[in-house]
Amino acid sequence: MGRVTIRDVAERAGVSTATVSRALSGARPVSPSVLETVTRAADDLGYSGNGIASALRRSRTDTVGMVVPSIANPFFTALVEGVEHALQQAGRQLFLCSSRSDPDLEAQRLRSLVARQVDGIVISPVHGIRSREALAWATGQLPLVQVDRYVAGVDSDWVGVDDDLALRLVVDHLADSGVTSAAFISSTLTNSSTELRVAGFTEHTARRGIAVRDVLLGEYSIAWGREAMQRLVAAGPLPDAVVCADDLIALGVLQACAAAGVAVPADVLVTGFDDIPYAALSDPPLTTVRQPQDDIAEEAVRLLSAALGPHRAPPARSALAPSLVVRASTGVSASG
Amino acid sequence: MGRVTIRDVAERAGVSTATVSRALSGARPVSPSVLETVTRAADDLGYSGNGIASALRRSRTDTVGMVVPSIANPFFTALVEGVEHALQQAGRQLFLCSSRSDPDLEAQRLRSLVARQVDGIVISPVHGIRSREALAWATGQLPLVQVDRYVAGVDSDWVGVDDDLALRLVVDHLADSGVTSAAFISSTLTNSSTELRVAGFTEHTARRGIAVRDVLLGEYSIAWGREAMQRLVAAGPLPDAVVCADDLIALGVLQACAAAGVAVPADVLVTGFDDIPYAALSDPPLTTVRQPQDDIAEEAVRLLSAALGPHRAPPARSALAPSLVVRASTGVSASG
DNA sequence: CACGCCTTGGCAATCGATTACACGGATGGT
DNA sequence: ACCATCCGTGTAATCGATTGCCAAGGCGTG
Repeated sequence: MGRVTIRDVAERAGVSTATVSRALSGARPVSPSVLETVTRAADDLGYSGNGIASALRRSRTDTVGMVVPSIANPFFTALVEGVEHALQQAGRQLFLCSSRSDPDLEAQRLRSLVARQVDGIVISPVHGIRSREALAWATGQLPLVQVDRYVAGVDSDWVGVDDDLALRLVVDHLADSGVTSAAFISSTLTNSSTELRVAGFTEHTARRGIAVRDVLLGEYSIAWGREAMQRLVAAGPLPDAVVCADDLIALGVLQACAAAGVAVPADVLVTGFDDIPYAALSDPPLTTVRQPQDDIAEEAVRLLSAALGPHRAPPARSALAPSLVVRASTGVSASG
Repeated sequence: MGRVTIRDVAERAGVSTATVSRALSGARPVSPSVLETVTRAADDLGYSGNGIASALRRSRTDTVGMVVPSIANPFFTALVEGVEHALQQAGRQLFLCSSRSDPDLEAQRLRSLVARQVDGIVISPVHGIRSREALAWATGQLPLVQVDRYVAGVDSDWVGVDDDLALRLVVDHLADSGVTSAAFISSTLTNSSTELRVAGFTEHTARRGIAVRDVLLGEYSIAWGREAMQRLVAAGPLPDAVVCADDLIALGVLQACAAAGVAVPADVLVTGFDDIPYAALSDPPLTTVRQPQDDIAEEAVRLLSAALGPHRAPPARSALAPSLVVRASTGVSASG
C-alpha cells in the first residue's frame, strides 16, 4: 500500500530528502541532472507524497470546506459546482458537507472542518439564530464566507441575492397580470433569505394593493409544496396567485394542482424561486426568479481568497441582482 | 486564530501532553480528578485539536473520498446523500469530488484523495477504458469500491444495479403495451452501465420482436435528450417508443416533444432510468426504472468498511434489482 | 513485613514533509 | 591573485498529536 515516502525517493536518487522536496515542489531550484534523477526515482517508486504531513508542516491544506443545508436541492448543487469550479482554478480542493438543515449537525461539520485544518469555509447557514454560535466560533478560527443566507451578528463576508428586489419583480409581474390576491408558501426556517422573502412579499403586495390570503410555512421541499397546496385547495376559494419561496415548493404546488384538477395558470398563477433546471420542464413550465449562482459562487471564492491573504478587510456584504424568468405558469397556457 | 495546541492545554492543566491526549481521547483511563482538570482546561482554551497532526500520527483520517461524474445529476446526489448518511453512522466523514465526466480530472481527484490519506474511496468511474489506469493505481493504494458503473480489470468491489434486468422490465412493459419499434438514446461514454443498457435494449427488443430504429449517443443531460429527440422528429416517422438511458435525457426528450407538438404517450411512449424526484413532475410524468440508491449506498459503505478491516476478501460484485415505475409517459394520458 | 501486580502519569520517539541555517565550490569583479 | 557572491545541497529542527516504554505509588497477598 501507499507507503513510499520521500525518504525512499531520496535514497533511490542518492540525495537528501530536502533536495527531493525542493525538486518536486519547485520551492527552490535544483540542478537539472538532480531534477531528472529525482523525478525518475519518484516515478519509478510511484511516489505520491503525503498531503497530511505536508499540511502539518506548512499549516495549510489548500482545501476549503463548504457546508450546505442539502445537496439534493438543485439550487445548492449548482452553487457547489460553481464554487468547486472557481476553487479549482485557484488550485484548491473542495471539502463538501451537508448539514441536512440541522443546526446541530451543522455545528458538528464546522468543528470537523476546523479540526481538519481547511484553509477557509463557505457556508449557507441553516438557521438565523441556532446557527449563530457555531458560526461565530468558526469565524474566529478561520476565514469564512456566508452564501445565499446569512446569520446576523457573525463577523464574516456574505454574498447572495437581493431578495427584496426578487420579490419586487415577482409581485410586480403578478400585479401587472391582474392578480389581486395571493398566498405565499415558504419554510419555517428563520434565516435571512427566508425572512427577507416573506418581508418582500408582504411589502410589495401591500404596495401594489394585492390582498395577502395566506402565508404557509413548512420546509424547502416538493412534499411540503404539495401539502401546502392541498391545504389551500381544501380551505376554499383560491387566491389569484401562489408565490413560492423556492422552486421545489413550487413544483410540489404544481403537482398538487394537477392532482386536484386546478388549472395553472387559468385558475391560479404560480411562481417559484431559484430557476433550477427542472423549473422549465414542469407542467406547466414555471415562472421563477433566476439567481446568478455562478456569480455568487465566484464572488464567494474571491472573497475567501482575499480573506486568506495577509490583511484583514472589514466584512463585505454583496447582494447580487436576480432576474425574472416568465414561463407558462403565470402566462397564457402553452400546453393547453 | 485556532492556534491552541495540546501543549497549551497540558500546561494549563499542569499535566503532560500524553495525559491530555489520553484524557480527551479516552485511549487509556486517567484519574477522575485529572480528567476533570483537563476537560476544563480544554474548554477554557477552546481547544479543538489538530486533525492533521492526529491523522499523521495515527495514519488514518476517518474520512472517505467519493468521486462522482456530476453532482448536478440527481441520481448521483441521491447516491452521495446515501453514502454520507451511512458513513456518518460509522463515525466517518465524506470528502466529495466531482470528476465532471472527465477522466483526466478524475485521475487528478484520485491522486489528490490518496495524497490526503483518505481511508478509502467510493467512486463511480467515468469511462470504461480511460478511467482504468488511475483506478487501478488507486486500488493498489487503498480500499476502493466502485458504484453504479464499473471498470473491468480493476481489482475492486462493485455495487450497482442489474442493468440487464432493468432493460428487460422496460422492454417487456413496452412490448406489452403494443410497441413494435423503438429508439434508444444514451451516452457515448463507454462504461459498464452505459454499455449494459444498450446491450440489454438490443437483446430484449430482439427477444420481444421490437424493431430497433435508432441508437443515439450523446451525454447524460437534458440538453442532449432534447437535441436527440429533435433529430428523431426531423428524421421522419417516429418509432412507437423512445427508451432513454437516464431520466435527464428523458426529460429533455419530453421537452422536445412538447415543443414539436408530439403528444406523449399518444404519438410516442417515453421511458427514463433512475427515477429522480423530477421524473414524477414532468409533463407527462415519466415511466422509469427505480434504482435502489439507498441500498446501493449502504452496501458500498458496508463493503468499504469490510475492506478497511484486517483481512482481504476477494472483490465482491453485487447487482441489486431495480423496479419499474409506470407513469403516464407510457400509459393512458392522465393530463389530457 | 516483604514482594509483586496494577494503575496512572511522564519522557521521548515517531509519523512524513518542509525549511532555516550552514557550508563548499564556482563565479565574477577589481 | 584575492575576496565577495551566489548557487546547490545537506543537516537537523519543526509542525502537533499519539503511544511504547518506564517509573512511582497504591494495593493485596503470602
